[in-house]
Amino acid sequence: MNRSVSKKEVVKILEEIGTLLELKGENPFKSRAYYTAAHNIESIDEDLQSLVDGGTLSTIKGIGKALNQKITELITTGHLAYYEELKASIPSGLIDMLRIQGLGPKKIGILHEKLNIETIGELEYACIENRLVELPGFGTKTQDKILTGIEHLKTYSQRHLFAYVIDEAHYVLDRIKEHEQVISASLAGSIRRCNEIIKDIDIVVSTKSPASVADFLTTLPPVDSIIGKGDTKVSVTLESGINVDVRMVTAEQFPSALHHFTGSKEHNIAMRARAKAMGFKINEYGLFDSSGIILCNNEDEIFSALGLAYIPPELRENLGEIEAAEKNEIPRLIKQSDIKGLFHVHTNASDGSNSIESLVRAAQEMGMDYIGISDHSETAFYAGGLSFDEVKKQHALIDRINKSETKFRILKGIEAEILPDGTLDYDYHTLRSFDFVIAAVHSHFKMSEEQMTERIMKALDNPFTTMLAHPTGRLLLAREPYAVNLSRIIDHAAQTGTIIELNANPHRLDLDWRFCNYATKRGVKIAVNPDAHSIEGLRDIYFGINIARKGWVTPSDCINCLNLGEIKKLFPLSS
DNA sequence: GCCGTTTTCGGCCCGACTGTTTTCAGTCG
Repeated sequence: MNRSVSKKEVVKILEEIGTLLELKGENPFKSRAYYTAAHNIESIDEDLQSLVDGGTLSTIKGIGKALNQKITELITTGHLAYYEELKASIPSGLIDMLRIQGLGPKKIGILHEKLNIETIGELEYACIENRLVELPGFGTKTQDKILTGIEHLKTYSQRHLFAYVIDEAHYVLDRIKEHEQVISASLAGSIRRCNEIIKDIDIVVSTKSPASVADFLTTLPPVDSIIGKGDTKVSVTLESGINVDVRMVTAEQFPSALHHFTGSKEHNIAMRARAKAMGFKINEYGLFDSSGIILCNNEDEIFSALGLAYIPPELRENLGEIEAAEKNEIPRLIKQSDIKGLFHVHTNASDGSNSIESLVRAAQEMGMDYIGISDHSETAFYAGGLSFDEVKKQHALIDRINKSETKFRILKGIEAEILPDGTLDYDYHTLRSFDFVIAAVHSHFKMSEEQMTERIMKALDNPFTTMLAHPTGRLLLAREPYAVNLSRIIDHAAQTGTIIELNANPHRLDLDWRFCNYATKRGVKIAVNPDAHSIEGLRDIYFGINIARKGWVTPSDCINCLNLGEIKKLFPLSS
């Protein structure tokens, strides 16, 4: 019985094979080959099935004979014997142990071999019984560190939403900048790249006195404990449970260190390979040729020395940015000041907490030219969805306010439910009374991928549907996306001319940035929508813009960058 | 396991920190 295997599943299985090989103590380059292949597959647009059918799988970089055969087996049969055998040969608890800080595959291997430990629980017990200290390569400190690591794992999930970390990151950064021995300092790592999920806060500092900066940092008020402290690196845990890694370098090293610690890892590997091919060497201390260091005053000059245009941090994922920079084709990414209006705003008529009037004032203060109000529709009874009469009432109110505004405009919208059969939950006459309709899935999440995809595609076929809300329904760190074939949805949206929302709520950030480029390349327009339920929520647009930038979105891809006149053409206004 | 404008074999990014050792292996980013 064959089962269709998605690209995402293939990527996950290849990554897991890489991890399992590490635990087995295999050649590390072999496991890396699996990671590389997974990453490269993730970044291609093509459908794996068609590559298998066409026999062109090996055109993907990093896929040779063996991986070609394995992926083909996985795609055609739905199973991979090699993976099943590998998985069966290693207790799953060993994989969990990799999450313990300071514990890697080698030590886990020893623990399994010598003490027969197979789960984190057994490991914790063995630590308490003091049984680790005698193992080769282990000692009291390692045992303590593992115990602390287990404790830490229990307390904190180790993953944080960008939105929950960014303010604290800036707080720590600002305190560091105030230190008199600090020349310059910047955020780095995934937080500088604006990833939606952050593991820790990376900061790079240039100073003539690393020791005094290190001492200062470890005594900062939000610091709870010190993980490590050396000449160039300090790691601490804040009271909130977030780890902060601070790297200290000289002023000359700062640009290279900033680039290096901003990553991503994949971007750095590709940059090093490029440098090497051009006869340079690049590391966190600088750019070097055979005669020594080449001084660079900033990241711009590093890229320039390697024949590249500047690459914004958000794009540094080795997903084509280096190739684009080589051809001077890095797009002019969208930014906060390009945004002229906001859609997807809830009022106190449904589940929002503010009135239309106060939301309008807040939007005006943000410099917006228009706001698209969209409360929940009738079927969303849990959220106070609007009946037809309530819709009429709201529209009368909007007309009244619009009359008194000369330069600002409220658009009449609705977040309409996509029912399980793909229809929207208002009749023709109600739907036609809106300027725009955001179609959304809020129920029956457990459908099969095929059914959910058909359901959403049918909603896109509805002539009144102007936008598709949060395409996967995911809640970051809380709820998995529902099963849906996003490529098909995007392809279909390209045909129907439907706008796709990039929901800017920091818990959603859905459309995922990894699909933005796929959508815009097909001409699908993106709406960065705050999905605000309060005045405060309007500012979530900031998180959406970050993610849009990661997804290579330019002002011309995004309808929020249209001025009021252009919006009137896009949505012929009902009044 | 992949790859090739020095290579079809021998590389594969590389440096800091820690804790174990007594010169280095494991882990991390």
